[in-house]
Amino acid sequence: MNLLGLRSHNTALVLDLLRRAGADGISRLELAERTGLTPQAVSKITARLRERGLAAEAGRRASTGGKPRTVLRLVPEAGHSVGVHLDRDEVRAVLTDLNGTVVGERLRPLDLAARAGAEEVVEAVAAQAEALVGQVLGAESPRAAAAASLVGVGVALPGPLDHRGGVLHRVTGFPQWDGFPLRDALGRRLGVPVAVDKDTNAAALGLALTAAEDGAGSFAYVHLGTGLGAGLVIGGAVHRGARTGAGEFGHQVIQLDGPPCGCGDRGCLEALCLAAVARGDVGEAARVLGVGAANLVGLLDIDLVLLGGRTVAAAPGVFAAGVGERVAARAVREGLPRDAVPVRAVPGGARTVAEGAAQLLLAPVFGRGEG
Amino acid sequence: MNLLGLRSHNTALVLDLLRRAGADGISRLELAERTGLTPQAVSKITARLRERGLAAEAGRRASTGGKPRTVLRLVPEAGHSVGVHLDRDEVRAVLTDLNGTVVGERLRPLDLAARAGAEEVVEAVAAQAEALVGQVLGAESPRAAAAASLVGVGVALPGPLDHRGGVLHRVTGFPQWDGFPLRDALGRRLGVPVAVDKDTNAAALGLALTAAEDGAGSFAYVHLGTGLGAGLVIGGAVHRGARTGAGEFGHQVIQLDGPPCGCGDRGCLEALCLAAVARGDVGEAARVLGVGAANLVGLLDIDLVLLGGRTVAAAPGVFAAGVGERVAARAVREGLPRDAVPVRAVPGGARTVAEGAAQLLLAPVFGRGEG
DNA sequence: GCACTTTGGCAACAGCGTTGCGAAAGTGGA
DNA sequence: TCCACTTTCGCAACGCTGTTGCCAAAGTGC
Repeated sequence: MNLLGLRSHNTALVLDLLRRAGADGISRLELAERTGLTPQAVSKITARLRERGLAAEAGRRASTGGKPRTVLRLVPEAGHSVGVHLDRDEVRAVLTDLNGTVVGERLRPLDLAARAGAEEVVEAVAAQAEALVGQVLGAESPRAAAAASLVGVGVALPGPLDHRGGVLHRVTGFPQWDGFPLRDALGRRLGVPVAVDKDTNAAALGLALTAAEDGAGSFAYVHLGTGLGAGLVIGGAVHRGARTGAGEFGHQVIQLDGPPCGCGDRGCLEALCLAAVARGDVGEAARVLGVGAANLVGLLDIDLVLLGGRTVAAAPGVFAAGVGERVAARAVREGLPRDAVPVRAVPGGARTVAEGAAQLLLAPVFGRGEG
Repeated sequence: MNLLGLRSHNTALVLDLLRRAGADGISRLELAERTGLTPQAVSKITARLRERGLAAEAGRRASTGGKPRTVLRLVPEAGHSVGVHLDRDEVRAVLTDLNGTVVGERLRPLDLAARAGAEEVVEAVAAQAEALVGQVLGAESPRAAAAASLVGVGVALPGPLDHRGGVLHRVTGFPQWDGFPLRDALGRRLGVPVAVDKDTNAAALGLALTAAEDGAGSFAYVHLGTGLGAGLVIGGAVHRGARTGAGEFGHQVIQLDGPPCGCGDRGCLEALCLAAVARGDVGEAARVLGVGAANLVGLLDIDLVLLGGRTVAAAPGVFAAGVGERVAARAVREGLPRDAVPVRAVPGGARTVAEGAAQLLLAPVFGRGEG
């Protein structure tokens, strides 16, 4: 780490506090206390941010006996990011500002299974992003928009894939994509930075920066839709593991020598859970999911469990209660209060993953993730 | 982060590379390449380290056409650390140098269950540490030794406890310790920095800095003795979770509605595994353990699984093979080579935890952990 | 109106890593 | 044996970081 690194580290620290303060804003002195820097250093940093248009003064606090504190606020329109959710039957693209607030959206059906070439998908995603940028930002190309305020494009899709290299592996159902360098191909086509990640990781990242804000540095996002997966956030950053394979929650074995699963193993959580759903026994599905969630909570000692996905959205109360019961029981056995690890269904909905994908590019700006 | 923080960060980076180079040493230019700093910055940093006695020049490399590179080496004797393993029936204390090499050891039986007061245990540990320091370093008290080279004292014991605050909770079998501030009490008594952690975490930390050195940034240490637990190392640092509860591996449920466990739940890994051991069916114990390990590998996408503890030490081959089989099968299902995640039994033995406890104080010096 | 408190910018400063340059210490060919 | 060349590595000057000392600005309360 050199001086440039130190500078961008501290700048990101300040930006993150500004972002979390939201519309309320935050004063310079409070920034100094929270970052551990001196007020003078904060003044210098915020002066640079104001010059770049990323921050602005926004009113004053009430005086406490002296000069009142000036409130600083993040200028959300100073930066934008595109998030693309590549789902099995549709492509959803959103444009967000620096706060992660969606300011534009496009949805088009796309039967990925019917399409052979990865290049065609690249083209479809690129066209989607270009249209969105043109429509909302009024720029003709992402390249032109980048000069203004576009930070980049994030793409989320079902795994497995390599986040670091931006290369797809044997994406379930699309063996022809194995080894395709999506990040570089799309980056060349659009001329802006591109990041690629698993759908569950993107969703977890999005939630880490919004829903799970308060106090929860570590949580798990459990996604139950046509499949079962999880995104893990540890210490504010997404944990992806050595091969972006972390969060393989669906094939956790919770019944020794249980019923066979499509993966080749037996007693997998996904198989048990989906079978219960198919039977219409949502309560049992929630109970089974709760066992897996309790295992996860115990292993990682996380603060919060968030549930999402189409199947959960169909009966959020049942799942939150069923899973919550198992997690609470575990907490009690450990000598903790019942509500030590809350379990909640995510209200969001179909847009959760796309919003998180946009955050793939925004997170590094605020010092979250590998940026 | 301020300039002082930057300085100690880079110093720790250099120290860590020196430590990992071991007796071979490492040249200034190589340090510059590995840290990303300029050669000149490395020269300044190493000059300070040499002045403090932490590093020394040790010979030269062969010339490649110009002035040969000067090899630098960590001076292990420049610092020492005491590691204490508070086991159910004995207290083991070791004194290590900066490399983590054991240079002194003391073992005394101590029936913790028979002793009522936590203060008595503090006194026993303190006496043990003082004797060890006097014996090896020739100092009359840790306070005097600290002035010379003693970094501090690390204590490892079965959980649950709070690592951050150094406070014990309901340590299994010793309810009278609940809420006892071991770190502060021992710190006052000895006059040197003290760290407290779970035995499995300490062992994992020790292995992270020695055995698992090469390439493995993330691994799990699974400990099977009278109980079953795990220590998780993620990105080179021990993952403890919000309440130092991470690594609760023994009560992962892997058999839905299985046999009851002492914890109050059913189908826990520990219950199944210990029952198999009690029956003499080591193969089955290894298979069951393998299911849990494979779950863990899938969830966190780690690089390596290490097995330890008395029960494993009794049949290391059987356990390594049995667990390895399940982990390899999972790797193959994921499309990875069979040996993508190696499983090994730790050769160490009874001293593993005590050595790791000593590293609790050394790790921050090398930028590992919260230091 | 005045004393006091608190905020926050200007200027000088110490200390970080970086750059420019030269001495030291080798190799290899004449 | 000498000399050109390569490579290492420290000294000095430098740019930039966050810090400190100081003071103007902007409030409150008597």
